[in-house]
Amino acid sequence: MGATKTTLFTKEQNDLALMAKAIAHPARIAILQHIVQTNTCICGDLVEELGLAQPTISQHLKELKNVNLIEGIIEGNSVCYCINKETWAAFRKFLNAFFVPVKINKKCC
Amino acid sequence: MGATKTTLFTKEQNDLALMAKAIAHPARIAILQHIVQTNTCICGDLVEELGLAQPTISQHLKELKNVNLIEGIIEGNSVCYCINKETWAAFRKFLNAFFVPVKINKKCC
DNA sequence: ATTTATTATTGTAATTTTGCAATATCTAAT
DNA sequence: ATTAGATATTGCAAAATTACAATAATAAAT
Repeated sequence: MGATKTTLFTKEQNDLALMAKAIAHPARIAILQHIVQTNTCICGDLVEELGLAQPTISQHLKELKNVNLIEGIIEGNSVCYCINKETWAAFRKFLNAFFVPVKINKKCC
Repeated sequence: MGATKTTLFTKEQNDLALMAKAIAHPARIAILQHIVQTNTCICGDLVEELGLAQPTISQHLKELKNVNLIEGIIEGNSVCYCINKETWAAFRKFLNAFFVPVKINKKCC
């Protein structure tokens, strides 16, 4: 007990849950917004922007990398992150498909 | 340590993270899909549909109720759940707005 | 009033997540 | 080679999440 029983669900359901989990933290939302806004990528100014410690930011970046939402490129002695447009678009697509407008529904049963 | 530092972020960022967290579990994805598909609501057949114990389902339903994604109406000695269309549409809107297509971006920096 | 059926709550254990200090790694510059 | 600047990794503590057995609560039927 304590671990999600992924075997009970379809790949689609597990994947969607993982997508949601990737952005289920305000720091990761803020990081993504920052990268999107500053068209040109960033690096360590995230540590100053958000008020979190460097290892914490690094960990959140890692999680975003793990789901391929961002990519990091070494630039001198710092690292430059950018959005992976394909994954970004895929997230949009799948989440949008999930929240397809509900039709018939006259207040239950 | 262990608790999200919500005070560092804007209301929008925290709200978006909460929306994502609400669907960041395959069981809750499955529950929502089931309610949407069976236009007429459900009740305890979720326990059979998914392979989770009744208290576990009840707990997931509670979380979905907490963010107003679903509503429950007492029907005899069972409970009938349905989608809250307003919240559903709001989730769609905000997530869609977040994942707005990324423009300029020629592979980093 | 009792029984039956269904859902909610409580309590608990395992796991995961969050956050950071300390440290390691890596690159550029001296 | 050493140093300086920046990011990643490790290890740990606190908190949150997931899952369920046991139990309570609630409503219908007998």
